[in-house]
Amino acid sequence: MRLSDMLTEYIMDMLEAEDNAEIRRNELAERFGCVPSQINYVLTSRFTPEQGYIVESRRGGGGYIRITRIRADKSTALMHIINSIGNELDNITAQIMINNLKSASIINDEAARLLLSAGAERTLGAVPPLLRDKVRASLFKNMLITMI
Amino acid sequence: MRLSDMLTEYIMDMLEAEDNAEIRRNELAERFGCVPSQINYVLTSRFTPEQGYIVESRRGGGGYIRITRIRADKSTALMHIINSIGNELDNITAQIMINNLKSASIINDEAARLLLSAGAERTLGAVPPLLRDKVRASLFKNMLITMI
DNA sequence: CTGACTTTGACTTTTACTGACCAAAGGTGT
DNA sequence: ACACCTTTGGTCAGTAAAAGTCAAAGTCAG
Repeated sequence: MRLSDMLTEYIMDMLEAEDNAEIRRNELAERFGCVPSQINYVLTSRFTPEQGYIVESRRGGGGYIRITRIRADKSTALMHIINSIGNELDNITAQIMINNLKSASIINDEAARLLLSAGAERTLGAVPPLLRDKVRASLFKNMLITMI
Repeated sequence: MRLSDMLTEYIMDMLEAEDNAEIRRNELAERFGCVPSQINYVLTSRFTPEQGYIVESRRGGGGYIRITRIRADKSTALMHIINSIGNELDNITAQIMINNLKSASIINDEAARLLLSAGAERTLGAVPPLLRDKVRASLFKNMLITMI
C-alpha cells in the first residue's frame, strides 16, 4: 500500500472520532518513517477544500497542523432540524438543538448565541405564555432557514 | 501547551474581569518560570494595537505594565443601537437598522439574515399584532447584546 | 514509453524562547 | 541640587523548533 494512502487513512481515522484532527508534522513523519514534506503532499493532494477539508497550521516551536472536515451536508442537517420542529418548541429543547448544531460545527458560535437569545424566556417575556412555544418554533424555523 | 499561550491566557483572563490588566514583568516571569523578556515577546506578538490592545509601561521602582483592551467600535456601535431601541420596534425601522449595521460591516451577512428573519412579520405571525413591536424590540435588544 | 502521481531532501520562513546588555524611574546620602 | 545606586522594564541578536516550498528523482498504469 502506498505511503500516501496510509497517511490519508491515518488522518481519516482521526477525523472519524472528531471532525477536527491535530497533528505534528515531524512526529507523524517519524512514525511513518518518511520525510516530513510527505505530510504536506498528502495534505495538499487529499485534504483540499474541494474535498471538504480545511487545513490550518502554525510554524515555530509548538507548531501544529489542524485538519478540519467541513460538513458539506450543512443544508441537509439544517433541513432535518427544521423539519423536526413542529408547531411548538419549548426552550429546553431549543437549547439542546442549538448546542448540538454548534458542537457538530454546523453553525458557528455567533449564530448559536443569536438563536439562543432569540428563544430565551426573557426575550419572549412579552408574549403570552401560552403562545411562547409557538412563537419560538416559528422563530427557529425562520432563522435556521436563512442559514441553509 | 506553549508558554506563550499560557501567558496569553493568563492575561486574557485578567482582561475578562476588567478591560484593564496591570502586571509586574519580573513577578509574572518568575511565576511562570521564564525569563522576563518572554513577557515582552508575548505582549508584542499577541497584544498589539491591531489585535485591539494598548500596552503601557513604566520602569523603575513601582514599575508596571498595563494592558488595555480597546473595545472596537463594534461594541460602541451596537450599544448605541441597543440603547436607541425603546420599548417597541416596528419592522421597517428594524430593517433599516440591520442594513445600516451590515453596510458599516459591524455585523456580517449571516447575522443580518438571522436578525431580519427573527423580526419579520411572518415569523411573528403567532404574536398578537398589538404585541409584535414589543416582542420585536425585545428580540433585537437581546440578540444584538450577544454580539457585543 | 509517457505522463501523472509519489517520494525525497535541500533550503526557506515563521514562531518561540533565552540571555546579555541597555534605559528609565525612583530612592538616598552628601 | 547632585551623584550614585537600586529597581524596574526594553531591546536585540542568537538559537532552536516547528512547518512550507520546490524541484529532482522514482514509480506505475495505460
